[in-house]
Amino acid sequence: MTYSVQALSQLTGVSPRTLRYYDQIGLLPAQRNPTNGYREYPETAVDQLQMIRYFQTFGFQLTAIQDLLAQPKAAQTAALADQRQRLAAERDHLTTLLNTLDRTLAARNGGPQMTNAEKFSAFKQAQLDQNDRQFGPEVRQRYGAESFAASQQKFANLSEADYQQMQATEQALFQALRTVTRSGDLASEAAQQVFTRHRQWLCFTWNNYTAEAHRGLAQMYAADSRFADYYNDHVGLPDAAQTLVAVITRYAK
Amino acid sequence: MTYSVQALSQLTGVSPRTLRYYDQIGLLPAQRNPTNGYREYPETAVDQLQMIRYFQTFGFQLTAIQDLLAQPKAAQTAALADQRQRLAAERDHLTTLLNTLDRTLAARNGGPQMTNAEKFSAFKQAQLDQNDRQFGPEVRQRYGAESFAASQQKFANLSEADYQQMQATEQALFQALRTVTRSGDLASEAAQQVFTRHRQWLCFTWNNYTAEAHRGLAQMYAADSRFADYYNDHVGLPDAAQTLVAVITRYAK
DNA sequence: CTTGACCTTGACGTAACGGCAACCTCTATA
DNA sequence: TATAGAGGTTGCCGTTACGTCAAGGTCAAG
Repeated sequence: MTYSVQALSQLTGVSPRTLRYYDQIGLLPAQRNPTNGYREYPETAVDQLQMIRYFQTFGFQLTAIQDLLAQPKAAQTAALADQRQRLAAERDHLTTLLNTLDRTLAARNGGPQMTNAEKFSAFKQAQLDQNDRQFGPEVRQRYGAESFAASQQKFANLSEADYQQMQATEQALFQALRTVTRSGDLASEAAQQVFTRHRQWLCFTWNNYTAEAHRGLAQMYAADSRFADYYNDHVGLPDAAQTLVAVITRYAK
Repeated sequence: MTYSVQALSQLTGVSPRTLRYYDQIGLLPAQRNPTNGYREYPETAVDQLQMIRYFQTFGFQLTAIQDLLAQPKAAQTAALADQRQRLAAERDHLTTLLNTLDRTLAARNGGPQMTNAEKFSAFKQAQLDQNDRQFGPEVRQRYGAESFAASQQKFANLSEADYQQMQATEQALFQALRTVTRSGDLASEAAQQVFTRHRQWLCFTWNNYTAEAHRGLAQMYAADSRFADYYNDHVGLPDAAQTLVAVITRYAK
């Protein structure tokens, strides 16, 4: 007994178009009826289809499945274990995405009455979220890929309490920076405060702080106007960012 | 000041090809230098690109992003909340996938010395994994989509202990079925045992058992030779499946 | 003989670009 | 001033795993 395309389709739930496609790419070749050229599938095709769809549920590509089916079971098991890693990584990625999304939504749902805090939080959120694409390549090149990944990871794992503390630290930074920007005294105690708070703030997401990296970050601050806008806005003074860069450059040694 | 394609590319890490594509589809249109036709981006393009990539990290399609950018913030927030649902569903799907993969791997790594148990477990696993594609449409049609989804869900959430119990129940079923198949006595106590064990086994994954559904399943057993092979193999008698169908048909009322 | 169901191949469309080719423009240098 | 090299342009093909026609051949039934 052989199955026609439609018969096999109805038996397995796989569309005729898909069966023709699998035939075409050699994944599930069909025999041909010599008189009319119709495709004919032996009963074994049902099980082969099962295997194909089975591997497909785990996210294998069809070319990979084609190879897998020809391999011994040990190799198949190894490939499954391999795929497990990828799926787990994907899930972890989704989890961190959900975390940042939740924070973003929380900030947005703070509502329009707390526009300042909202802007603040959402912007910082956006900065950090886009940190990778924005400065990822540069930071990776300068300080190594692992440290950057670790930083992102550390941020993703911040608890709500940590996050609140991080915000409080930044507020203290703004306060001190306001004083220094007004006075212009880089040797003052307030200037030391600025440096200390900024380092403290960084260490919420950096896990191996170095003065060199801190100076490098200041360079990046100086080079990108959006950082300047951010600090000038939140401190409320037009030279705040410039002052911050000067302070970091002076104390990070 | 305007940016050339490459300047914007280096500033944002987005490839020139991608920028041209975004221009082409109208997502991030560029102005043109009238003398040479070169693309020119105003500084605001940087922030627009940031927003685009920001939404992209959350899995929005470019067409959706194009719509979103034109909408007020409340609508954007709603869309983000909506996307959260989808991402969460995707993660949950990955989690159940990982669970089944782990079980499959555990069975496969049981090694070749326990070939029988391995075959047993892996096959049942495969049956259940492919349950959806194989009988999903039919079962959904007969018993409703929700009950089928719930069944799949229930299986995915089985603990390791439940799973062991489920296996033990099936072994007991095989034992009783062996007796009944040999004697052929559908009125015997062993036959009652077969029915009870099979119902019990089903209830590991069904959460609203009905006799009608049970009889329907028996019909499906009778119609598909792979079920017959499965039971005949594991009971070790050529008429085991047939006997099982007869028992179910008799007692499920 | 016709009708309708089934089969065939072939071609186009999908999302978001990557990569290449052919050709044009600008700038710096020998 | 000729030229090399960097950077710009458009356009086309390829990617995945099929869905969706379209044009035409085959088969069983009335």
